[in-house]
Amino acid sequence: MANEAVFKPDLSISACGYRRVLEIISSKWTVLVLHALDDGRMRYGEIGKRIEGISQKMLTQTLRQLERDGFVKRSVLPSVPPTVEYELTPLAETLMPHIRGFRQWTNAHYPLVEQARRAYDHINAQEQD
Amino acid sequence: MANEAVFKPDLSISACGYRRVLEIISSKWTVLVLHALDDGRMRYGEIGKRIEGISQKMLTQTLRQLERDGFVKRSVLPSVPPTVEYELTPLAETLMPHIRGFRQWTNAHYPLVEQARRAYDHINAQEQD
DNA sequence: CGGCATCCTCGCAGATACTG
DNA sequence: CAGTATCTGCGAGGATGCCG
Repeated sequence: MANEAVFKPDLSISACGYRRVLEIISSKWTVLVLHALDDGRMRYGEIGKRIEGISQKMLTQTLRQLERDGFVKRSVLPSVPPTVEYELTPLAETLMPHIRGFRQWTNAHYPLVEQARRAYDHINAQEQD
Repeated sequence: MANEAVFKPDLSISACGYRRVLEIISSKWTVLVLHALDDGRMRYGEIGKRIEGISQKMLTQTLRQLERDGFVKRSVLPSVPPTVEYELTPLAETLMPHIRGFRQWTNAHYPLVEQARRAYDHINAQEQD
């Protein structure tokens, strides 16, 4: 073990917290749920309808994780049948500008990504011969 | 207008390109590789050293994907032993401000996330009784 | 309605070994 | 040095069924 001393693995990259936060947004559904809730407090079912293809399990799981990490507040209204509403916390609001910015970047630049991909695949296909 | 209906999975969320881009950054290693290359053009091994815990396989795979999507440029210098250098493309440079901003957010707010998590776990543990 | 429990599977990712 | 190739596991995530 220990061949570490000489080469620093760049602490700023391997840094603890950052990796953890990356894991949070890496969950594939988290960012989509955040976007949904960005439109305001809403019910469980409403979130599900807004995110095409998400299963109940993943929606619940994602919401739990977001709640645990302090991004989402869950409110149960004592009614029958039960009404459960979710909303972003102030902490999440501080993150949302970055999330929104990311989506704006996508809208502006995604065509270039597709283009690059086609070019890459094209070249790669030729090498196949 | 076409106030369409039953299926309204919120086009802005289910929208095509955005999901694809989310998948890109969801790969867990991609963002870390982008950060590494943000320090400038560097060799394969250098990137690996900067990202603690990444395997050769995943590093190669991540770099290939980034190259395919137009975020990274790969240059092979005709030397023995082979020298391969990677660098961010102009397209990636337009994305980096968002990536950096995200890391800054983490530095500023991660303690709150940890705090929320502890609070959540604490309450949850009590309910266990 | 808004979950949780269970089962199952498919593919990501790690470990290891080999190569130009 | 900068990769490929192969095997394997394990866990994310889908499907289904039940409950307050």
